[in-house]
Amino acid sequence: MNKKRRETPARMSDIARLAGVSASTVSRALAGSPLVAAAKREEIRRLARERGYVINSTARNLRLQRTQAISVAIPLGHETSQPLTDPFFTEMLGHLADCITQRGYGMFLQKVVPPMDDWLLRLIGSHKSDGIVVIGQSTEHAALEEAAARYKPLVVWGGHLPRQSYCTVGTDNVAGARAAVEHLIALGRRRIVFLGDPAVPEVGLRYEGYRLAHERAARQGIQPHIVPAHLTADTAYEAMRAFIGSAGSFDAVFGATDVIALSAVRAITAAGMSVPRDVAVAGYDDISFAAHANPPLTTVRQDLQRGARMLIDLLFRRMAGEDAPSATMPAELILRESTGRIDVLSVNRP
Amino acid sequence: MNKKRRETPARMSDIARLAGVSASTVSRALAGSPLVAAAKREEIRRLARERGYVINSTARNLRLQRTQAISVAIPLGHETSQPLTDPFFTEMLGHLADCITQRGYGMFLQKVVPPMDDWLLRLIGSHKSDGIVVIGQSTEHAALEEAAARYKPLVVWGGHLPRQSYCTVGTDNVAGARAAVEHLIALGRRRIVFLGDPAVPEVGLRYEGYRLAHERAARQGIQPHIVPAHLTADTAYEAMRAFIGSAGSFDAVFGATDVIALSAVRAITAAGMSVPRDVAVAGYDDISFAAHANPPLTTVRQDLQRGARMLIDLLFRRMAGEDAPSATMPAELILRESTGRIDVLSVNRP
DNA sequence: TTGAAAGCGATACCAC
DNA sequence: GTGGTATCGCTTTCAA
Repeated sequence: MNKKRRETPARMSDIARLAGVSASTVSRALAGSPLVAAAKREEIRRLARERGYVINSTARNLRLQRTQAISVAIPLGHETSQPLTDPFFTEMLGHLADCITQRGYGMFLQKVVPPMDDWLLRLIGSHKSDGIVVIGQSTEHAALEEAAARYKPLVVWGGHLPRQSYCTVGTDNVAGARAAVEHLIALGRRRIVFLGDPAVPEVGLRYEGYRLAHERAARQGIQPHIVPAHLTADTAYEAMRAFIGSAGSFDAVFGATDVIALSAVRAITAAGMSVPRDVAVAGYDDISFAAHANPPLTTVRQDLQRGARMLIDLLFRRMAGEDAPSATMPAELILRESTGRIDVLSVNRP
Repeated sequence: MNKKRRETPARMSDIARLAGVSASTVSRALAGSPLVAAAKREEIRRLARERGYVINSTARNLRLQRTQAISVAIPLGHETSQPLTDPFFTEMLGHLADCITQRGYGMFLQKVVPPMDDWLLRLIGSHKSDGIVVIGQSTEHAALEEAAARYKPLVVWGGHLPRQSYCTVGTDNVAGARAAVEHLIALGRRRIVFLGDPAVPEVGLRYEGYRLAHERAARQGIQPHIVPAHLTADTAYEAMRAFIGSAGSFDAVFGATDVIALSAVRAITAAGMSVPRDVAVAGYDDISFAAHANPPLTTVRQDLQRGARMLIDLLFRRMAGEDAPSATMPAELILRESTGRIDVLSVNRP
């Protein structure tokens, strides 16, 4: 059997030979160029389709100096554990995948774990993608600043910091957190623990909102109290557990994220206290699980679908050369039972 | 000011010029080749680092004929709606990202929506990645068969069908579903609705398990009954609602996935019935939300972390030329309150 | 040990 | 309209 097996052609020149034309013509035909005669164009396309030929995107990308792909990077500098299972990230990822796919681009997912030296500059320099979305500033504010100075097509989901030069999309963390904490105070809570790590920019802004709410309520003798906690469920649970064991009294917890707040609920319940009766708990994000938790979690809602759309919209404008600015979306306080029944609330108010 | 601004060098030849050597030498130095003198090697590397030079991966990939990337494709042929928010997918994605990153590969995410002509052959032909993971067979069994005949580095999360030639990883859908349904029968349920679309291979296998359980119980006068439902929460809710409105009696629902089962719970509750008192509900997947739903959902657990590890392990073996076989993992029935309280269960049993 | 040159597979300019 | 050729930026053989 030396009859050659019909392989799928690997190169454009193979198709060219089969069609009796040059590679240039095949390239033009496949690109739909009006330069090549209509009849010949259709024949070449048919041939390519029949033989299962597909343009090699690596070669094409090299030649065209673009990749039709967006990198989505998730820095996990703050995390002690590795796995990418945080529902906030996975939900955001889903929405981003939708937006990016819709524009005909590919999505290149990049988990960034310590040691994180130069990851962003390397990602940029590698030319793997035409633009970069970073989800969460994590510990990487400095790296983002440095990169943004020279690389435009970069957008970040996260907090908008003063004098920051990179482009962010996010909710109004200060206002959102403040509304949540003011709600707790209005409910009569007097010792509200902030659970989270303010070194992460978004969390820092939420802490600022927490602080502002306390400042306004200072005359009522309410003092802020922070319990440091990382962003993973396990570490947050542990931090809360340790705090319960060692500390004085408290009657409310504001978790920097829903994952943290829900971990706090677990720790509080495990210690024999009741949420919301003994301790009211509120979070931030409104991950889809928050509404179905037990008890349902009061939280500050971020519209991730809208956020993803904005990120990608700004990114494409930046890729087109425009100097698209940061955007802040309103945050919405969602009242649920973890801070007390809503109908009871009005009764309790002075 | 005609003093040239020090730009980050774009090409290897720039570094070569700066170092006073040829590009070949730079390439070798950066690759850590022992061929280049140690001192010179270090100097070149230092220079590259200082100037922020990064190897252009597109060019490198073209030359080396590999991409250091894995494509993860999610076919959504069965879905009526678009967004990639299904928790099963996003959880799986997170685990895959972990495994792929760990091996030093990039992850290329590909959502596949109708019309889906030739998507897999095109993905393969484009040479975007060195291997492909497909999550869920959806409607694409034929496409997978066709592709697998010529392309080895392909693995699929899904059901293992008879005489199938592509490599799958998944749980034992028949046994898992059967265990769940037998549990419902043992609880005394006599009219158990199967909610799902058996045209999707995994769902078909689960239906087979459902059918087998019924076959064994046929003498008790228990008849199977299927209600077609797509995989999204909204369509499943609607299907269940319509069925409740139009149909005769039923006292249990087996949902083909947790998303479907939880939608059924919503529809049943909205119709004024109680879960599990009036209707017992079980699902499949054990998505992380299942344990926290109200009531907590009895379901068949798939260990996605282990599944992702297996997928990637098999994929890399196939990329290395090995003909790695399919793998089936055991499924585990998790009893929770949506089928009745477990302590009550033993009491109720004959 | 180093450099010159070929080649990965496509696109686009420039002739014809 | 079509084909030849240079080029994108890198790696690797071959020769020195």
